[in-house]
Amino acid sequence: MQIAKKYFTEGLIQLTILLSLIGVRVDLDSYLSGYYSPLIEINLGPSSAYTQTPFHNLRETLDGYSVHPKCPELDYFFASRRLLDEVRALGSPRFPTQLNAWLVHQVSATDKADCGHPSTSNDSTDTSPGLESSGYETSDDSEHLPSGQELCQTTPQVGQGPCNGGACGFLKEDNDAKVKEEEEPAPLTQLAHSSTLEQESLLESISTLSDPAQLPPPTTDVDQHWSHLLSLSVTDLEELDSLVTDRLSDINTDIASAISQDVSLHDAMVTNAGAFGVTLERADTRPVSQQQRTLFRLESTGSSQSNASSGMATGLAALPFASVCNLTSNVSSQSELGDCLDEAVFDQINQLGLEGLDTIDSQLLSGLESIDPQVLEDLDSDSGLSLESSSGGPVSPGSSEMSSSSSSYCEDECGATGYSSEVDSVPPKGIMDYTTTWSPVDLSESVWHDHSYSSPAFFNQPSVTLPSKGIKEEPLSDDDGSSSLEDRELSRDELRARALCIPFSVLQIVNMPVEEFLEVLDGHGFSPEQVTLLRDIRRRGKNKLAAQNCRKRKLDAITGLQEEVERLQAQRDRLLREKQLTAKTMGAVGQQIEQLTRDVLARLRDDSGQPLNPERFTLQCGANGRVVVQPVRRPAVSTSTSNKTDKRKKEKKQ
DNA sequence: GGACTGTGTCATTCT
DNA sequence: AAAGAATGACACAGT
Repeated sequence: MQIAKKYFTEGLIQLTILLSLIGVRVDLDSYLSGYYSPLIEINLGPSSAYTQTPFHNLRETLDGYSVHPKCPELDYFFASRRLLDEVRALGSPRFPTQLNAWLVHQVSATDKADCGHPSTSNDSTDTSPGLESSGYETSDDSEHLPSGQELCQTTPQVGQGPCNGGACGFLKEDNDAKVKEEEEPAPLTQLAHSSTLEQESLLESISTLSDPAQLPPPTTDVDQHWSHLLSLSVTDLEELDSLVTDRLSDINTDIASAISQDVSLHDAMVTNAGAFGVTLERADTRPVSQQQRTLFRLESTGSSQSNASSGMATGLAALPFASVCNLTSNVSSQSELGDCLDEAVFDQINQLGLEGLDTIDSQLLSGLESIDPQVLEDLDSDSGLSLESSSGGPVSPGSSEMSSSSSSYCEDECGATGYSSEVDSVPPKGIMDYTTTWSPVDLSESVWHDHSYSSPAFFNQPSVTLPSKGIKEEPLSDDDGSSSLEDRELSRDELRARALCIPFSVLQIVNMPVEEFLEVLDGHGFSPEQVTLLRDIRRRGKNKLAAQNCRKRKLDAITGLQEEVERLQAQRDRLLREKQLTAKTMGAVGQQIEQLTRDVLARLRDDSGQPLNPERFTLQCGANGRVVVQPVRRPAVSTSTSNKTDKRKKEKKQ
């Protein structure tokens, strides 16, 4: 259900973006709550490399999902809002005033019922002017346009000629528009979703209409031009009107249908649209459908892929590459999937690498059986906290086995001989050349790869002479070449542990369970100084892991933000292009309307038989697509209106 | 020699 | 209350 909600929300955002392009603002903040499920992405994301513990301390919740407050995936949630703000900041294209008037009118069902005129022909001459005029007088337009009502009674009908005085307005082909509405249930949706291709086609059709060369003589069939234009634009705009009002009121329930009509998204969406509902219902039981849905969402949004990139990586990792490619139908999606695949493949490679390390460890185990214990003692004396190559991660599965492995330590006074049963490091060179005997230990439980033993010369050095306790606070001396070389390779904590004859390695101290650690502190008769050192070693080791984890998480966050910036920039460019195209389209429509208005008015006659002055009259398209001749509003009226508006604004400011 | 980077450590906060 | 995770800040070493 959350996934479905997530999809709907993305569709809602798209709808809002498109509505914003036509100047309608929709506040989706309430719909964005519970948008993403970052917990899933956290678990699947790259941030889990150094994860030492489960995300049990994910503090904040977002609609039931636990979210770490500093989790980079949380930014996607805010990115959605930021995207909406950016779109709103783009503003709306400024259309001609007449078009704005068309946009705000709404066709109600009752209007359609009341105005269901028996007009069956596109030829306006076949209709009864008187019947139409009466309909105009009682329509909603009459309420909004009282002046038009008066004029309506005296203006002749188009095509009737001057002799038909008393005809009101002219008839628009209601049936034609209705047929188009029935046959094309969502032309407006196509316009509203402002697909580039669709807008281009629309623009081409409009350009064809507006082209004077291709325009038929106005005397022949002006009505057909109007019908063509109105069927093209008025129907669409009326549906847009209804979309703006109805869909916003019922957007929770109708958003699914609105999205399903989004034929401008991608072809792949069409192929998947039929199964969309099915996949939503079976999301929990059909992983393949879930993957398809994820892919579907990726393609439908076209820009939100990074939101689900983490999930995509894991989800698609299980898919054969060919099948993944078959599911994609455009280049952009393939590129996006390629990124996801890269990430998934990279994760698999990492796993293979870790498995390979396991293999190496097993090989090393057999090879180390002949190594001198003294050498191994030196080996384990490193901090050994390098985590990157640990086969089991920072929290090794064998951490609970530390006690058993540590049982072989010698509680001699110096404690240096064989107190460690673990191999802290995999020396990069030379270690396999050792042929000296070495007592077998349980290496499989605690194999630690420490890269600090990088110098082969170290293995040629005699065993370290443990310094006195005072070394804990003494700086490392470079006077003694051999010891200083080794000291540089050893961690300070390891040296301190040796100095205090602590029979545990740093790794053991750090990784053993806290209960076991407390038992060690209590059961071995350590001095207070040793206890303090043990606690410090454990604390520093834990903190070291935490620091590495934190740094990696920070890098992941930076990477995610960079990708988000690139994605948003690309989306911004795309939206700006669509905005420009929409403005261009609407401008062409406005010019065409002006031209047709002039043609119509030139053929209308007033009571005295004189042609109407286009400067004094204009055509207004009311509800149901009816066109009314209306006198041009005086500038003084508009000025007064603007003054009133300004006064209201001033009052509000005060 | 200075800038940059990676790492360890400490202090602090929070769970 | 203790352990530990998370993180900023600092120091240090290496490049």
